[in-house]
Amino acid sequence: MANVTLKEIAKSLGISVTTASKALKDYPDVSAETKNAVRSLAQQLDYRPNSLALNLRNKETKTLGVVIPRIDHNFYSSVLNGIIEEARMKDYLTIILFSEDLYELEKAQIALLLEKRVDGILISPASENTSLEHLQNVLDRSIPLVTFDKTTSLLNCSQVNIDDEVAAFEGVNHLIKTGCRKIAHFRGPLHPETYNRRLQGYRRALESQGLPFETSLVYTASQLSFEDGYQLAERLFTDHQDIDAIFAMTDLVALGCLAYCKQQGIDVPNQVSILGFSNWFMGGHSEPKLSTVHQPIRELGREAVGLLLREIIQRKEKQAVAFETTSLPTKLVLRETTRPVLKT
Amino acid sequence: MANVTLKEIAKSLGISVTTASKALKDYPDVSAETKNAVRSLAQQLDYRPNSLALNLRNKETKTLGVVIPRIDHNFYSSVLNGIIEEARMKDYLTIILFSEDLYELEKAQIALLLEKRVDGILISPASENTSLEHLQNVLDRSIPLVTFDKTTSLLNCSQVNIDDEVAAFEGVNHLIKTGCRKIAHFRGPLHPETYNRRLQGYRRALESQGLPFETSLVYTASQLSFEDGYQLAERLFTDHQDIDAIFAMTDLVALGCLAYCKQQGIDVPNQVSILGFSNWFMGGHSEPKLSTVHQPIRELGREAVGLLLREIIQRKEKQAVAFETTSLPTKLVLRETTRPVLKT
DNA sequence: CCTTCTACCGAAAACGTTTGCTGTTAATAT
DNA sequence: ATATTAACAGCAAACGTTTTCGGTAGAAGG
Repeated sequence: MANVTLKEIAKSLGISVTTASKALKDYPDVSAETKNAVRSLAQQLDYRPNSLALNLRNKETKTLGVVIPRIDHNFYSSVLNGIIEEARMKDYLTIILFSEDLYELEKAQIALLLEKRVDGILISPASENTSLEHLQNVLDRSIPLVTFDKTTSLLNCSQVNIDDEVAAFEGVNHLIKTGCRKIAHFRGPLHPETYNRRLQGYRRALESQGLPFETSLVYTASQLSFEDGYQLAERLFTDHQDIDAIFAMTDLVALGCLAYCKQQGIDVPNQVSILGFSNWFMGGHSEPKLSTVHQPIRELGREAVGLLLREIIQRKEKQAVAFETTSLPTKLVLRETTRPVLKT
Repeated sequence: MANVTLKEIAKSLGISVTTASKALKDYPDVSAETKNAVRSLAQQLDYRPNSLALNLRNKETKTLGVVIPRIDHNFYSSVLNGIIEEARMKDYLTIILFSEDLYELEKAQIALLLEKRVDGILISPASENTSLEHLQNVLDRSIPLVTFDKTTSLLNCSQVNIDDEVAAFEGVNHLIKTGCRKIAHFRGPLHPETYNRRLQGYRRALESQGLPFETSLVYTASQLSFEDGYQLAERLFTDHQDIDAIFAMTDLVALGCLAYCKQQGIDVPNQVSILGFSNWFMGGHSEPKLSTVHQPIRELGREAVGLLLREIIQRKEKQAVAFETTSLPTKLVLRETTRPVLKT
């Protein structure tokens, strides 16, 4: 009933714990006879090595810690999906904690993970991080850490993110090729570098086609919500009547824009094109269907686990650890809120 | 740099490990002087007791296991939110695993959690469960287990779910009070009892108002997807032209119905009322806005953790364990896809 | 001066493994 | 007959704690 231990097996077979252990691990210095006896009894009693004892001895827990701002957001639940599955496949379990984008909370969660002796940590750092000291501390203690999503160049560790700049560049470039000339950008909050990289892509696309980059066309969707999109669209159209495209930082924001346009009788995509970001499944169900930039979110999670595990193994085997920064490619998903490319 | 142990503290102070331990735990039989010395050194070196060692000694991991079918679904990410937060507040960490609604996988994940010696398990059992043996096994081993969401009466353990029958009853009852007479029901898959309970509520509401319950008005949305809603609506309107309300099992399905109606020029809510279930945030952004039944999903998670922890404590203190089944109340959220109640 | 306290400290066992080392026995080689 | 080897088995230490039980010193009491 209770959990079987080696000691019990050994006693009931009249041998020592050592021998029982060796039998199970197929050591050469135990007779075939004894091995069989131990093994069959172990199987019969459904013996499982006590992982607590193993943890202590091996100084490893086969557990990964994950810190994300929140979970009730498609992006994070998808990335978590990838993380948990990949870790599981590689024989690791995953402990999830939320930072709520708060520095102090993130710090506390990290401390908790360290205390639990996780073998490594995956983190999408809080937007509100006033300092990176707590993460640097993890690095200093030689605990494997990899950042994803909101990565930062200030930390010397492996990172994985979406190729934001190229993604934004390609998206905006496409809008231009469909004839759009005055393209607004609804960006995300200022802190995470992600949004700045996308802004760069937007800007570079504009300038590469000889269009002016105007800060007055850049709006900030601070919550990245549907309402943000709706309200920003409202402001945009009072500020600039002649706008002909909106590049929104997230599909939800884009759907908010679309709702506003429909409500105002603005023709999408003929008067205004709308391009989202993420390829959230609901974008495929709007009317008209949303064009967007597909992000391989789940792969992002998988890749992050891959890099983390690589580092864990390198450290375990005392090899040199090599940090790596991976950028995952995106893909344009053209549906109905953008126009066809113009013939030249 | 590396992790400080009691042994190191003891050695550098020239005392025994025992004394160091006692000093930190404020035992009466160690002098104030020694206590201070140990404490200040511990603080200075940022000593944290090795939780691996504690786990082994105390035979507890302060970790909970959670098994859900998947995470890329609003319901599960919300419930996870509640679970993780509540557990964290009570000083427990959480390991998440997916069953993908597959019996074999669920069984394997449970085995993994047991091997990791989690202190208790929370599970929303797979729809496809051909047997409950693996869960019964957990119970037999006296490991605290509580089921939520897709609970079953076949297991003698604490359970927490939504008060489905009452919720459905109230929803349908409301539709009737607004004048609807021919109400279709788009139910979920057959297995989980949840959907059967809702069907019961639907039926009871009908009959309590003297309306016939017709199986031809009950359709199954097997994927609970937007497309399901759209296609089922299509089938429904070819089968029954005179339908005047749809009670859908999930907001996403309801939004699919709504999309079909809009596309066909069917007036919602005047010709057909639509009532969803869950109160997913996107329901507030449709046009017209979706009426729905609000489920306290996050509280569901919190409550489940509460029951589990209670059982863990009871067992630890060798008290009698009392199982409990909690049903959380729902609330009608009336927006624009249902009509006002008729005056009598 | 001997006993009895009190105040403090530490040895050891325990949790369940793994593994290097030390035996022991019997068979083989010298 | 003695030395060497092989084949097997188990001791003990280690991982880092906690806690029970003794033990020692000095002080107080007789």
